[in-house]
Amino acid sequence: MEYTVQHLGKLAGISTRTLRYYDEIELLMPARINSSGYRIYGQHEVDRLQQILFYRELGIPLEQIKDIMSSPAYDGTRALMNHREQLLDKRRQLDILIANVEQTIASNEGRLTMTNAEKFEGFKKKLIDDNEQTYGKEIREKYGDDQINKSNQKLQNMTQEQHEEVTRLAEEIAETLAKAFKQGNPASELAQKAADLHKQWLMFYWSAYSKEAHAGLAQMYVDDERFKAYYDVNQPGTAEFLRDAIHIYTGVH
Amino acid sequence: MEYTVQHLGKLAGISTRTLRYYDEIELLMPARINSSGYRIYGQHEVDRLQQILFYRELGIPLEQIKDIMSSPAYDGTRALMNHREQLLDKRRQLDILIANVEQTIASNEGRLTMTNAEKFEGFKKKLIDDNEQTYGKEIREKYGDDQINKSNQKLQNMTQEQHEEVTRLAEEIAETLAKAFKQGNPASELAQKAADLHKQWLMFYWSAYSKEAHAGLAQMYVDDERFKAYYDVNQPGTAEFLRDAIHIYTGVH
DNA sequence: TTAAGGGTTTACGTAACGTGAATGTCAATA
DNA sequence: TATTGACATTCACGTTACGTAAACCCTTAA
Repeated sequence: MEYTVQHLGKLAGISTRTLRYYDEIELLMPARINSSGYRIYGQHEVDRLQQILFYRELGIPLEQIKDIMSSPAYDGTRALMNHREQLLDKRRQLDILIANVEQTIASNEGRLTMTNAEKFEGFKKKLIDDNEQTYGKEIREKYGDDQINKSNQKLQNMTQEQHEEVTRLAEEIAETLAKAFKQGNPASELAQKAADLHKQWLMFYWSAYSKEAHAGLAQMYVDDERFKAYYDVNQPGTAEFLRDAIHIYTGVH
Repeated sequence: MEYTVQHLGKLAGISTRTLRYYDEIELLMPARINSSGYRIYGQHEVDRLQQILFYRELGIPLEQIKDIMSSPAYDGTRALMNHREQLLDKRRQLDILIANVEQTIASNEGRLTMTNAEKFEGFKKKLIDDNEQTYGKEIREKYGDDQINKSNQKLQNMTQEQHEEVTRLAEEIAETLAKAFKQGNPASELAQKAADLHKQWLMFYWSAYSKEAHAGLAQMYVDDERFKAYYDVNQPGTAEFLRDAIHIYTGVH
């Protein structure tokens, strides 16, 4: 596949100016220039652009992105796992901000009072993050693994194997569910397998299992925005689909 | 309370330069200038700054923020509810990006293949959002209420009263929990009241109640990042505190 | 009185493009 | 064949939201 500026721009959702600018600063150069002087991009450039946009999304300056990606130590997959961590951080920060907004609304309505410090809660966190991003770059490059470990330690009131198992289960659920969803039938064998895996996953958290509670939780997945967003990420409607599958699985409606 | 540039900057996590700039563009002017020419900010300015930062977080240009806030139709609380919606949008978009990163990692490992279009999934959404933000501003100003309604319709497989009740309960839980947390004792009357409210809240989602399931869910609140983030927003440790309170309440450990 | 640590204005620098202007190329059509 | 419209190109200046430095003033503790 070969792309002109316009094609690649459309594909990635950016302007042609941006592509020319990235060429100018030597962040992303076309694979070749054709006889009329047009920029022609290939598969390699498409992949590189994706990575660049990931970094950009994190607010990293283009100059730094260039450094990072041209470093001999650059490891695409590890970098992506780093992205993932940082995106999760961002989401946590967003959650704080959302809570702050909600508190502010409540405070406006006189239902509670906030101190001035509390009013800026979510914003400051971001400051700290940004600082860390600016100054702690090399540190993170080096100790990235440690950080991931630290983050996962939250779950270490489980044993190591339990944690591995529960993570694996969660992945398997997601996979199975996605396949089943494409078939479209919550009563299908695959969908019922997903429901069963979900039960197994639950058993790590619940000391006792009841069909009613399981079915109720499935309904909650649809009603509660936090869950719905999580399950609907890839295909909207997945939360409902999982609920239906579980309702069939448990026989409770 | 009166603040100099430095004080307010520290409070809000922004630079003094930023405050002077906001004064220059007449976005946020000090309450008064003292005899030495210093900028002095008061409570009103603190609140206004908070609102400005909310908007800024959404990527709205300062010039537009000025317009919005100086509009005679400007309603602080309604604006905040709009913020909230947009932050939730942002979080959904983040979730898509995170899913994209995870897919890309999987694709790198050869576990699945992605089309070039899929590689830019999360980014494009943002483009659309940004467009909407730029061009759909007045529309949103006018139809903001509708939008909020639409979002709430997700929950309308409940009846109207049920929905009101469940929302009220969730708020009461948050309030009670916050107070109880400050006292520090999960066995206290207040903490037990929070646990009881939580049970009532659950009953809207579960068709059957069991102490074990309730206690298990409480543990999940600690183990699952999504929940932990939600409950720990105001004070870290709240998720654990709620778990302990529910464990005492149910008598299950 | 002197130094430290605040405050002030003025003014130029920067990042990541947006937005023309002037011009060349290509495919389809009058 | 000539023209038109939608592409492409290279300058080059404009913009936003500040950072940063220079030159200077005010207050307080040593």
